[in-house]
Amino acid sequence: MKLIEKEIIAKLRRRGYKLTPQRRAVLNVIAASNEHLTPAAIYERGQQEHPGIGLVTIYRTLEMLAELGVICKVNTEGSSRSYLIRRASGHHHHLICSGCNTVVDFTTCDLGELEQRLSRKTGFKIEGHLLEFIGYCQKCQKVASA
Amino acid sequence: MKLIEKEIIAKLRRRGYKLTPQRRAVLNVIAASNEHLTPAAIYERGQQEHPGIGLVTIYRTLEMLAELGVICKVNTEGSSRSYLIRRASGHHHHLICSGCNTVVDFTTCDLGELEQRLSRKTGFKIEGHLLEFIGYCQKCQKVASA
DNA sequence: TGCTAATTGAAAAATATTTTCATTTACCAA
DNA sequence: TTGGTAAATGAAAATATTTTTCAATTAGCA
Repeated sequence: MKLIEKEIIAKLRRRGYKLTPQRRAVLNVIAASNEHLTPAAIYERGQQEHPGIGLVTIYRTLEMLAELGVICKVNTEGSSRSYLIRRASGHHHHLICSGCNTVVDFTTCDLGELEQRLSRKTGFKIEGHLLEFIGYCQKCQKVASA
Repeated sequence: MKLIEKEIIAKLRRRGYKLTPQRRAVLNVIAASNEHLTPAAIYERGQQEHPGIGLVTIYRTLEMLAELGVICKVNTEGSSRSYLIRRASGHHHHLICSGCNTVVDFTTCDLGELEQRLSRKTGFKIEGHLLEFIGYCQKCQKVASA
């Protein structure tokens, strides 16, 4: 098992949550993916990890993991929300293609100064941010011009 | 009628859309608000502008206005999507309070350089962005510490 | 090993959104 | 100004997503 999963499991225990095979399955699915996953997608992949797992359990586990800060709830375009493992806490940076909905992550950003300025001005205690650039990926640019 | 609305109406016409009183009502409601509005909220306010307007029409009109780029679809926390008039095209900047869901807009940002760098690196043609800071507003900080 | 509270899955309920279709209406052409 | 016509509307039904309820099961401690 990877270190990240060990840490997460310790976190669950500390909060008094039980470690069920269903929760393990959800965790595995999420940790194995770099993309946003909808509850339905997690349900589907979860069947491989733990056949018979219920969609309700997926919803409940996702809510719990989000509350623990282990995963991040992303309000995406499309008919349902998505969830994503939280790798660097509090930051989410995506490039989203309007054509095919591809999501590309990037890591560099330099919002510290802006964050401080806003915090001073508004009194907000800022804990994280989401930065999304919207556009068209190379493939979709070609399709559009064809 | 304000200039902004005139422009929007001209845009509709150019695309061959008819200008119905229902569409006018939705437009008025959205243009009059600085906040994100859910379809349900727009429906409610729309009743004052055009009694009897159907929720279906709200959904259809919102979809059309978003397609025209007149309004912006925002995938918010909460059970339904929200819509917002698009004032400065392609930019959206919010401060969102995790406690009470207050949304504060801000205008300054300096992402041009990052945008160019990403565009070069990934081949994306970037058309807009969404920057959200998540935190706690002053009021909710007080409540939490009380 | 047995107890107990937490967790699960199925079904039902609640919400949100989309589709279908008959009726109405905006707007162009005459 | 007045039809004609395609687009738009509203009601109802269908679909999709999320939450709630509840009886049965189970993880983890004593």
